[in-house]
Formats: sequence, structure tokens, C-alpha cells
Amino acid sequence: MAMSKRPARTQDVSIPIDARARTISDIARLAGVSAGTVSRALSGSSLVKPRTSEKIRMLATAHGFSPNIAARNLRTRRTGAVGVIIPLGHEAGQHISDPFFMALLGHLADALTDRGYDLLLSRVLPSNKDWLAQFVDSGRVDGVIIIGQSDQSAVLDEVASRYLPIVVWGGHIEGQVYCSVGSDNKLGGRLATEHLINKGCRRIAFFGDAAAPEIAQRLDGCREALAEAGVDATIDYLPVHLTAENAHTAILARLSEKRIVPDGIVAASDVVGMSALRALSEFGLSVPSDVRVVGYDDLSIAAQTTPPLSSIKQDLATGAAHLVDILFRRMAGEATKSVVMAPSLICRSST
Amino acid sequence: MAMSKRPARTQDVSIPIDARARTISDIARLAGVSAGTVSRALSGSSLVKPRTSEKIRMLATAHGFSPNIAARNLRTRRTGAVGVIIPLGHEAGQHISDPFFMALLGHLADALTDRGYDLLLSRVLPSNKDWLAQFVDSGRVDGVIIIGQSDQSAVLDEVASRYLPIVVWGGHIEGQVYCSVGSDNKLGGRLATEHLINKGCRRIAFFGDAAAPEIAQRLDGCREALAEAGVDATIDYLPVHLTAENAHTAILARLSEKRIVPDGIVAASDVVGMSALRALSEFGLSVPSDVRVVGYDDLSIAAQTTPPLSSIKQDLATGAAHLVDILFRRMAGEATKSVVMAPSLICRSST
DNA sequence: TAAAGAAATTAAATCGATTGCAATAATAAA
DNA sequence: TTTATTATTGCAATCGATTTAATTTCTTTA
Repeated sequence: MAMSKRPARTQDVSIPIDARARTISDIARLAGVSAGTVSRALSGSSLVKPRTSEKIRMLATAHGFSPNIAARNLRTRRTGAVGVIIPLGHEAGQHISDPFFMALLGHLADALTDRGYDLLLSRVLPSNKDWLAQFVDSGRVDGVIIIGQSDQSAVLDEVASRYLPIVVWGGHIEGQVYCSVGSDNKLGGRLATEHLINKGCRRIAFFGDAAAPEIAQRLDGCREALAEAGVDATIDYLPVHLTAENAHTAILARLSEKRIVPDGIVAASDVVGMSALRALSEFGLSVPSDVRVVGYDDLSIAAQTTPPLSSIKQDLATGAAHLVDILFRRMAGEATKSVVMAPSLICRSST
Repeated sequence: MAMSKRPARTQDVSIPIDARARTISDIARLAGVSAGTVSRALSGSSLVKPRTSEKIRMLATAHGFSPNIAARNLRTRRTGAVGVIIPLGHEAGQHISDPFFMALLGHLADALTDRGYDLLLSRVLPSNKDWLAQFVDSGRVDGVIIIGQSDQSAVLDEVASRYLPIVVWGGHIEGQVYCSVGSDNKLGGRLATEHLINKGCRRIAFFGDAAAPEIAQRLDGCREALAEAGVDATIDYLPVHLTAENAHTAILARLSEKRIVPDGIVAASDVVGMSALRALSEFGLSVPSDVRVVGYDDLSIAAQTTPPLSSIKQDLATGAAHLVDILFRRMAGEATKSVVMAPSLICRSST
């Protein structure tokens, strides 16, 4: 019997006139052309006659049609998404909502959106060694941006040696395999310190955890500036974590325990700088008359503290643009070089 | 001639013994079974014989195979990703890096990761009316979380009426179609105001733009509290934008222009509160002796200002958990109710 | 007017995993 | 041993857009 035959492969050809167009063939039927033509018309191919193309586009917008991304991805063998990963290795307590991460993330979201790419956000606590390998092999993204080396530089090197489309925000380390974008942290540390020295500070303290390469480099710059100044300046290094709460507690403790209070503070981030301001205020010291404070990053909060915080500015907008630009070049198979941007001192009332 | 025939549909059956397995059929060939069996084995189906299943899995891991997500998505009609959208309607200048957005985003990232879902971040400047329709119809995500109604409540209503898996962080509005999660903003505004009144304030100012429903509700609560207190209290409403820079400028201007300075300020966010602290300090007024200030949100920065900022706390961790929970229930077809959480006052030195 | 060439369109294969149905193998019951 | 059941596996359709190769339509030019 005819009834027992396999269902026909072709779909019902009737046109439900009021149905919402879901697939490219719906539009094709409505326009009286083939699916291929619709595909070409919507992607702006010059192969299709202008009049036809226009008709198809009108129908598409009229029916609120938007193509199925999964199908496109399957056929074109790309995902249209970029992974942004925040490894939280050395800072167990540091949360993804850290203002610096978020500021950079915002710019990345903008830059990627402009290029028609989605941003796949992933927060990783690197417990095992192959968190990154697993991610890149899952094939969910066309490329990966890592924010911050944390203490995972070795892992980054290993994966980068076999997986090209990857870029890292962070300090430039001698001999690194992966491509990085960041500012010259040593110079930043130096700028901050020289500024304090010029203002007459002689007992400099550095607050920040040198376990992360960027921070270590800033501390280096700080030490270099002191050495070069040749003044009788000492440095007090306090490895505080980057969360506000931790920093505040640690700084208060240090102020109480030391008999000699610093007259200049280099903070490894604006959050730490802010905590320092608060701790100093609670300790009865006034800024900048008793102690001068320089932050790092120049996030928007730096201008809003009391008093407004001097800070070493990293241009995150430019940095994000570089990250995305380099990533796309690498996705295209190009070789790329790491970028080291020059930081600058923003002087406000805290110094 | 045989040469002129179409190329055969089936692929070359030879097995390159050392080739890396890229598709499920590669594994199938290696294991001597069909692709279907491999698919079932890898997804843990009980239909396949344990011995076969184990063999297939061993081969898969040995060859570092992971299935193509796009193909799976296409076939199963789900994506394994949730979209998080930040509409920036009324606040042209407001950047995605706004601390509140970011704090919530961090919690969402954690909650979604726990459920094995990806987070697709999207920032939208709602220029045309169908930004949301386009997004949900593109089929890139299984559900959508909107952070903040902005001034797009009508758009949300329209899409939510036909697209179920959507949840909104924001204030609860009478008669809204979409499902929302947020705190009781009117109560929050009331708590802040009553607190100021109890401290003796009589000239209350409210800083924040009531174009967003949440803010408008906070202002309402503020007005109600004043009315109920029955004291001779006035309110000064200044519609400042939520970015630190704008807020600071606007507040300074208002302080200079008015002859009567407020003795209590309700800020619509911690960022505005922070800007107020700075403006007051620059204006020569001290907090809390001259003016008392209450912020909103109780972000981590609130505790770090000088003096530390009293604030109305919204529990973002719980809020994020609710958002994700409700979203998944809606994705499963369940009906859900909006959630209104109770805010609480965190009292610090600014009041 | 016909042949040659360019332009526009269609048909059908393809991307890779999933799954309903059919087919076969293995086991139990008669 | 034969039949009825159940456990495994294979076949082929399917998801929806893209793209190559083939075909049809339209212009030119001889």
C-alpha cells in the first residue's frame, strides 16, 4: 500500500501564508527561489541579481527571519565565538567581579561584538594542569583570550605551542612562547616610584603580591627607581592579595606593627590603593600630607576616592583592541608579536 | 564513462592508522561499529553493550576525540549556552564595566558554569525595537538573562509573551508579562530614608535617574518614608546618570547652585554615593557630621570609601541563583513567578 | 539569426552528531 | 529444537545553512 511507504523526503510544499518564517527554505518558498539563492542574497553575494536580492531581504525582515547559527557553524566549520578565560590561580579569594577584569572584559565585549563574534565567558580555578587544553579542544570557540597569567605561565606556554589562536593579557616574560599584550609593568613601577621620590618620599612601601608576573615586574621597577635615585630610600614589600578586604586588613596590620610608617605607597592596583587610603585614614594619617599613595590601572574608581587617587594608567581600550586584533590575525594563521604598551602617570590629589 | 559519474557519496573507507580522530565516524571505523553506536556509547546510553561501550570510550580518549558541538546543537536543537544581555538604553554613557553589572555577572558565570552551561555575553545599545527578538531568534542560546530593564520594559514584555526562557533582573512592575528577579526597591529607598531621618536628617536629597524603573521605585520609597515620618522633611531629586564622572559633576553643580545644602543623601547606587562623598569633600563638607550619605547595592567598593559608605544591600549571590534557577525551570517549560527579595541596610561610618 | 559568452539560478552534496525504525544476535521459554 | 523475547547494532533520515557544479536565462557579437 502507498500508506506503508517511507515518508517522502521533501517537505510539504504548501505555504502557510501567516506562519513565521523559521528557516531559509521558508523564505525561499515565499520568494519563489531556491534556498541557495536566499543564502547568497542574505550574505550579500554579488552572484544574485539585485532585484531578486532586494525582494528576498524584504521578505526576510518582514518575517523577522534570522538564520540558524548552529547550522551555519556546522557548515562553515567555525563557531563565531571567542572564549575569554579568567584563570584565578594565585588569588583563591579573588572574584571574577574584580574591577580590573571587568573593565577589560567590557572593552573586549565591545570589540568582539563589532566583529560579529560572540564572547564566551569562562572562569577557571586551575586545579588540574589541563584546564586550558580541555577548553581549546572542546571546539566551542575559534580563539581564546586569557586575562592575566596568574601563576599559569607554564600551562599557557604548553598550549600555545600547539594551538595558535590564543592571546594573553599580562606582563611580557623573557622567553615566553605565547603572545601577550600588556603594559610595561617595570616602567609603571618605576614611574610611580620616581614620582613619589620627586615629591620627597624616602620610605617607600610596595603593596601587592609578586606571585603574579605583572606585579613582580612592577616591584622590580620600583626597586630600580630607588636604586637609580641613589637616595637613602628603603622599600617595604608587603604581599597583599588583590581583594579590597584582604588588602585593607593586611595594610592596617602592617601599619600597626611597624614602628616606621612609610611616607610613600606604591599600590599594585587601584583596589589596593583604595584600601590603603581607607586604612591610612582609619590610622589617623592624612593623604597626601603624611603619606602619598599611587595606585595602578587608573580605573574609573581611582578618580572617585577621597582624595582622588594618583595612578599608573594602562590604556585598557587600546589593550583590548590589540588583544582582539592579534587574536584575529592568529586565527587567520598569521604570526604575531607581543605588544608592550607604555603606561603613564595620572597625578591626582593623593600624591 | 565511469569517470564522469558523480563522486560516490560514501567516504573513503581506508583507515589512516595514525590520523587523529576528528569525527564520530573516525572512531566508529576504528572500533568497527557504526556511528550511531559510537554516539550512544559516548552519551552513556544503556542501549549499547557494556563491553562495546568501554572499547569505544577508550578509543575516544586515546585519540583525544571530542564531539563537534555545532553538529550536536543543530541536531538536538539546543545550544548549551545562556545569553546574558545588558541593555544600555537610558544610559548612553554607561559602560558595561559598571561595577554592579559586573558583580552580578560574576555570580551568573559561576552559577551557569556549575550547570554545565556556557555564558554568552552581549552588550546591546537598543537602537531599533527588535534587538531582543533578533537575539533570541538567532538560536545561539537556550535562554536569556537580561540585566536591568533600562527603559526597555515594553520590548521585554513583547518578546516574553512568545519566547518563554527569559528572565530579567530588575524591579517588579505592576502588570509586567516577563518574569523578574530583583529586590524590593521601594522598601530599599524607604530603609535608606528612614535611616537618615532617624539620624536627624531633614533635608533629604535623592541622586539617581528615575528613567529606569528600579530607580523610580527607590525614589518612591524615599518619598513614602518622608510622608509617613510626618516630619517637616523636603526632598530634592537630582536625576544624575549612573557613571561616576557624570554623577560627580552633576552633584558638585547642584551643591553650588542651591543655597540650602541637604543634610542627608540617598544615592541610587554605590557609584553615585562614592561620587557624592568626593563632591562633598571637595565642597568642604564633612561626612557624616555635615551630611549623611547612603549608597545602594552594597558592592565591595562601598566598604572601601573614606568614610566607608552605608548602603542598601541587595544579595546578588542569591539573586543570581534565583535568576539561573528560574531560567532553567522556564527552559523546561515550567511556569514561574517573579521574585522580590528584601534589601537590608548596612550601616557604616557615612551615616 | 545563430553562436558565444556572461549572468543568474537551481540542484544536490556537505558539515557531523543524533535518533526512530528496522534488522540481527543473543537468550529464555516452550 | 523451535519459537518468543530481549538485548545490541546498523541504516538512513534529519537538523538548516552553505557552496560546488550544473543548468537555465539573458546579452552580445559575429
